[in-house]
Amino acid sequence: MTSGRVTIADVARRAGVSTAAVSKVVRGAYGVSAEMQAKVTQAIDELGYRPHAAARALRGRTYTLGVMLSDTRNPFFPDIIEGVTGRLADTEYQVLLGPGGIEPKTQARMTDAMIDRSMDGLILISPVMTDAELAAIATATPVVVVGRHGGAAAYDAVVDDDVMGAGLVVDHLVGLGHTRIAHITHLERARAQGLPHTVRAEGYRQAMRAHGLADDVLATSFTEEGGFEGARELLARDDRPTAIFAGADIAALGVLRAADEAGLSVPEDLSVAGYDNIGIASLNRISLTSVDQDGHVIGATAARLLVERIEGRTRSVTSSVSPTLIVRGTTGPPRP
Amino acid sequence: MTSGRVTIADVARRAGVSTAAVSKVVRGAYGVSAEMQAKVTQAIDELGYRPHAAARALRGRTYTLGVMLSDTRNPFFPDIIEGVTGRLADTEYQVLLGPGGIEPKTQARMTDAMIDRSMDGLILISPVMTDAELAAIATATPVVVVGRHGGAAAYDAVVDDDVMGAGLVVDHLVGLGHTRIAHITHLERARAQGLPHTVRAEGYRQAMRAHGLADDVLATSFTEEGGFEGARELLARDDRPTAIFAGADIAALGVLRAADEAGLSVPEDLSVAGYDNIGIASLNRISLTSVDQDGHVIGATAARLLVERIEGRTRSVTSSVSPTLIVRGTTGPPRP
DNA sequence: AGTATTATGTAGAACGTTCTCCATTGTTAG
DNA sequence: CTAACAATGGAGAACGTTCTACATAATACT
Repeated sequence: MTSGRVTIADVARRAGVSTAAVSKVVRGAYGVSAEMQAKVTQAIDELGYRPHAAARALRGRTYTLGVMLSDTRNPFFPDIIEGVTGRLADTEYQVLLGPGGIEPKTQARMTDAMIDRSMDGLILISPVMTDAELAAIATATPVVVVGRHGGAAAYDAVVDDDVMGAGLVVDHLVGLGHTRIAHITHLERARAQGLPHTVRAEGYRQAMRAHGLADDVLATSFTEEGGFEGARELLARDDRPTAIFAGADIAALGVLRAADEAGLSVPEDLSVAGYDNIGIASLNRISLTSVDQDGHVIGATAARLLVERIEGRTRSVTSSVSPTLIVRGTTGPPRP
Repeated sequence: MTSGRVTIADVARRAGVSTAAVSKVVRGAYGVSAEMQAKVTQAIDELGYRPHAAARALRGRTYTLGVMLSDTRNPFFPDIIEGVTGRLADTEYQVLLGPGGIEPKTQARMTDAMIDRSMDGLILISPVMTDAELAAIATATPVVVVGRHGGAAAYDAVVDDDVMGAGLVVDHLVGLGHTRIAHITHLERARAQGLPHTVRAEGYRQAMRAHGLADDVLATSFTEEGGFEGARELLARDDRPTAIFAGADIAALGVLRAADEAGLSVPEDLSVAGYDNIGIASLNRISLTSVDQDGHVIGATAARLLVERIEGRTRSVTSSVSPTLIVRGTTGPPRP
């Protein structure tokens, strides 16, 4: 009474049954008569009982799924999260997000913390860690990795088909008549493999080769500033590219600024394309051609796979989501 | 061994002491010799022991703080979250975010879930619920409310001084020579009181009155579409305003689109100002004059207040953060 | 009618911590 | 030299669930 918390024992007393019986009803377990069901449900309603997650955790499930966010600022996380929560809305599961930061160390600390809080499963979004670390986490709890290609032995994965996405952009630009198409990518981090930027760059190279064109990749970073610096360097060249494909929209915004400052009009003097189709890409003042990943589908798929795994699937699954190209105002035919 | 989890008993066995002693060392409690300290610490390191949060929760603290997000899509949450996590980085506390959604019902479900998971305290960001509901939550666990003015009996509050912020905008516009300044606000929700948009609108009215000007408030919603619709209506009038102050940047973006579509140049034909200073406001193609809230400070303050309360403060505190005006390219003198 | 089977309810032992007593030392005061 | 006290370590009872075993009651099968 002092603690204020209603426990299963209170319910049992009220209904005149054992705590074990109440537990059965709460869990919807086998071996409960209709009468028992009614009595207990009534007592639960009257007292406003809610199971104590920590106590549950000590025995079995905690009905909590964790989503580790590698960068809270990434503008297309909200879609993924909405996809995850939407999919789980009718279930008993609750979703909690863990801000993991950009550093491998803080991400590791966060995943540890989530495991320590005995979450039933984890969705890791673009985690920056070695395959060994990932595998270690996957032995401790069910895991679905989002946005990382390759090695999915112990865990499931949901990836955007970044090779295809990059190909869509290149095909589109070539179709418009461009031949000098540069790509801005993110500086490789030593520890992580199969991250989207690598795969996008590779997809770009493949597509250029397929069209018999020379590739031109510049590595800066996926920030506004990174896009700006990269574009400035590219635009200073003698035979400057007529189109720049940035591996992320945020970098494409920097490219647009560089074009504006150089007095180049878009898309007449320079076509620009991005990747991710973040919300602002559709603003009329930006109107950025971009590759859309459908975060909803990605999030919903990740949630589905995770629940499947929690409920017993052992075979590992990788789901690839096809992106689409959204053509807007920043791409057009090159000046003749 | 089968579960893989290292428990306090394993550590105790390894160090040749009791579990109670290990617990003392882990918690840094009183009554531990230097020798004991060393033995146990070594055993912990060797075994890689980490305390099990759920088990802790059953007795005392869980060292978890929850942040309920009312809208994941709100672009200035990342700053607040960074402020919170930054402040807590050197402590034992972990931060988990709960996507509460926009609906009062889902928000209530999320806060309940956080309480059930026995978090040590909660930060609620712009919660949409009645004062009674808030008070109920505050009796169950320490609470800090962010972005809601008024009634802070049982909990602490961190607010942006929205009256001041609105005043800054009006003063700036009047200083440029504007007299017909309209304000776009969010449609009032019945259940919640003291939400920022209400206070901003009130601050706008006060400031206009102080300058001897007639106010002109239009209520749509804080979305791009809401800003667009509102501006279209305002711009269709005979004596259309020369400046529009939107209560949120996201709505200001819609205002810009309406201006573009109406063939009005900004700021010559129409000045536009927003509120929140979201990241894209600084993009050269947007360059939106806006009020900056310094989410870092807000988040850090909220974290500090929450920890203080958890550690014993009972007197309730409200902290008001002063905003600053960031003047950019969307505001200028009206055409004579 | 007697036995096998199924359905329903309960006891009680975990789960991994924390924390309040106690018990044992060693130290200081008188 | 004894009494009082501080310092240290340990026993064991919580905390609120789940779940295995078991007891009982009801039903089905010879």
